[in-house]
Amino acid sequence: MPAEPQPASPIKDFDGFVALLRQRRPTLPKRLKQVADHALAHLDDMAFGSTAQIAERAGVQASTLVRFAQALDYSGFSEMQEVFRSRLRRQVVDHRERLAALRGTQAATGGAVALLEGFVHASETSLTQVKAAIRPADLDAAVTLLAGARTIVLVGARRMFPIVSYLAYAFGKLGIRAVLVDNVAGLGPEQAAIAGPGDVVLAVSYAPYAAMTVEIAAAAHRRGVPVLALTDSALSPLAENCRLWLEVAEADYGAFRSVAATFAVAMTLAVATAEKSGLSADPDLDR
Amino acid sequence: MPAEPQPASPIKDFDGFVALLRQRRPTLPKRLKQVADHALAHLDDMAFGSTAQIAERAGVQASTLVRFAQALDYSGFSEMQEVFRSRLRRQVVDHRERLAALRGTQAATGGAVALLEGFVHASETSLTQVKAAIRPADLDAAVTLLAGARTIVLVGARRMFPIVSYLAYAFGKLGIRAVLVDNVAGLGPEQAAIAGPGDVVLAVSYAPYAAMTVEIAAAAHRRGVPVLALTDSALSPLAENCRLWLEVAEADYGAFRSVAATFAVAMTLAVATAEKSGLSADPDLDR
DNA sequence: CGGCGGGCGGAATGTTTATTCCAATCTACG
DNA sequence: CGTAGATTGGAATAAACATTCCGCCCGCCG
Repeated sequence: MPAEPQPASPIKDFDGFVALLRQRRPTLPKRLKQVADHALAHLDDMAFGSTAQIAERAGVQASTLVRFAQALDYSGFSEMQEVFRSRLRRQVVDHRERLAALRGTQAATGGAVALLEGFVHASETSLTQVKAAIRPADLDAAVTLLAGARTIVLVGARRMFPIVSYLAYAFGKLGIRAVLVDNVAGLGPEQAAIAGPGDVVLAVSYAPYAAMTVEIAAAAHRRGVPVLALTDSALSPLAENCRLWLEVAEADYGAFRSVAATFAVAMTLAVATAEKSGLSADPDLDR
Repeated sequence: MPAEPQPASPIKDFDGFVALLRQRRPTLPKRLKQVADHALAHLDDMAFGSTAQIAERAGVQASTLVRFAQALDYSGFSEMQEVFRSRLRRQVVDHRERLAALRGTQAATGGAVALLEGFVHASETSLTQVKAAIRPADLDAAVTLLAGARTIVLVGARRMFPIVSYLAYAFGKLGIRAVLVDNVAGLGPEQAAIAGPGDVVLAVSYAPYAAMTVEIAAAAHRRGVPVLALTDSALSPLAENCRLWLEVAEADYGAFRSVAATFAVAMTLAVATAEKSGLSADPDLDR
């Protein structure tokens, strides 16, 4: 063979890798076949292990692993391992890579389109994640809580005010009693004070947590009002002062974080609550 | 140090780790808190990254990561990283099980998860469309228009109020003069009347078009104030009364329409305008 | 039967890794 | 305002790492 059979085709996605492996396996020498079989049978070993560990478990030499990767057109073991890792990663990787790529195109296009792609991609990432991360039991518990409320009091400020103002709109359309704490005239705490034990406070806040939201939620929780929180991590001050909380992770692009996943969850809560309450929505209420 | 403060309790499961972190966080020094926040926000970074990579992304020194792990009773970074990795290992198996479990619970739970998937899907569709449908030249023209404005007046009502309230937040953070027409006390038209020829009115409305938004936009247009519209079709009343309009198509699920694409466009406008104006954003303004 | 070449194991290599250490800096309290 | 302790950044270090290299082995064809 005078020239390289494969000049350069380092397959990045896992499915493509499996396909390539199936195709090449027959022509592979004994030890390399052995590695191939081990790889497909121990996927996360391949993702997390080092050459030494994997080699021992597969019953081969560490150098064989490198040869295996190179036989599949990768530059080395590490590059191949990335395929196994990307499979486990929650899409955040290629978010980073794209971000870097975007920086390049930005200059040429004037930047606005590149920014749009960045925000779109951050939103897509967030949506993918929320599907996997939401625990159905928690979601159902949240809906049950809301459906049992006499009045739902909506609290959110700054970045999250859009979410609660949307919820106020949606609940209104769906015929569910909800009041929006909009903090007009600085009366936020007073607006929220109408919440009693038969009501539910729905508080939304992500880092950095708006003081007003945290205080109102904490006060309600202290008074024995059920508080349902939408927040971004277990460390959130909201998570400590509530009856139940839903965790929604949003991806960010540049200095701005997506709100797509939070909106999807908010819409779900609104509609599911309406269904549970047995109220039928105005048929063409949102067109 | 004569005796270990903690004899040995290296927490192995991820949920336990989060709980521990939540408990210890208040007593942690600044940099370690920073690591804690980054860790929870970038879980797979923690699982796959090396100390050098993670440290850079978290804005700390590699040694700080080791100290962080040790502050949480691990022998070092590597031991702690195993927690993040084991979580992903589980997830692989989990994923199949969960999917099967979902199918089962769906009927029983009344379908909250199914609703979520529906809304997520509608959002994803909208995002895909907007990437293809937006014309870069229009987007750039919109940014140029906004960047030249003395003050940006934001108009949107009902379903679109979340968009403009978000824009008010974003522009504020970016140091761009913008006022939100929130129609408090029914003063919407008066609030919008401050807009003069050097300003720009940014109006957002989708069918069925809110009367207030349409009227304010038309009035401004008549007065010679540049109006930039975000709307859903060429037939929109907004499209007739403006200097420039961007078309954004949103998919709907059930009676509710996604807002994901509109949000992505709104964020783009905000950041691109800031960049064009030559103002640098507060580096960690939205975290 | 003998030589040739791909395949392989294992040591050698240079790089990257986690970790430790110490000096500089900051913080809090007197 | 000053000092003791905690906190931090950054260089130093040693272990682990992926990778390369070399020589041996084994099977195939002449």
